[in-house]
Amino acid sequence: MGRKKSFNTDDVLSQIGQIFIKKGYNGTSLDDIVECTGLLRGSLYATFGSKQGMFISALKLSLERSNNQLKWGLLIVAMLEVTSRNKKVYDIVQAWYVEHQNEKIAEKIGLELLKHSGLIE
Amino acid sequence: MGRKKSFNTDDVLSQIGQIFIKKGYNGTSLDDIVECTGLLRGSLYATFGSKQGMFISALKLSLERSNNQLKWGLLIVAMLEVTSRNKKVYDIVQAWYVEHQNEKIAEKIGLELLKHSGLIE
DNA sequence: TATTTATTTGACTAAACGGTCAAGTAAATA
DNA sequence: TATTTACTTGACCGTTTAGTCAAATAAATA
Repeated sequence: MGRKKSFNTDDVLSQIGQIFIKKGYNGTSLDDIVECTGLLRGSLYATFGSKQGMFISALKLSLERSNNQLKWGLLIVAMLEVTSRNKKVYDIVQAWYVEHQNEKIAEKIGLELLKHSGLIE
Repeated sequence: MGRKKSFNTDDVLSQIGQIFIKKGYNGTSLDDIVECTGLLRGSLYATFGSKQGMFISALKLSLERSNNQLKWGLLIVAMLEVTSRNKKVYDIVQAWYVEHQNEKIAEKIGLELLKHSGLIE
């Protein structure tokens, strides 16, 4: 009952993830998110609660889906800007790290950051 | 001739570098820099010109000095938040990268980001 | 069809943002 | 000592920030 959502949450989270990767967590404004999703602030806050909620939802989805493009981008943004200030994000990233510790994870992270910076590829 | 600076520029840049590492580039406000250096906005702007100027000066000094603690922290902040929006910073980081390409630099960067995030050490 | 319930809309807010500048102060020169 | 020059001070500015909310709208139920 009640009105139906006019958007697909997963598609929106993909757009939100992309803008967080492009501009960083603190570098992304609500206006940026409004612009890239086409939704208005009220809908975004009704769905995700806060900017941190938007980041957490995008990060979780990218890890569940193993969407590599979003996953690596959001992980390095989280590690640099969010992890140290948000326990929930720290726990998510830590759980992921524990699960992937055995692989050459440090080198992979470094390569992703080099890509992100535009220094390689 | 004229009044002398009341502070040591290199010491101040070390303090500025530390706050940029702790809070990230976009996460660091001018008030943060005022607080951590003990200087006022006017002195900071008279010396460094802009927030970007403060970051560039701190980054350059850390690379010249090979101050590892600052160097790695500022490099990863630069790569994630600044490089893609500031040509000057991109060029500085690129010059550093070209010079260190032969070492296992990706792994080193990854380890530094893992440290920064609090996941290791 | 009337009622209920959930979503959408966008104007609004208080706080924080990067940056400016005229006035005040101190050091060096003449 | 008087003058010049550079640095310091902090109030101030317009803009942007994350977040709110009452009214409007649409879908489902009764």
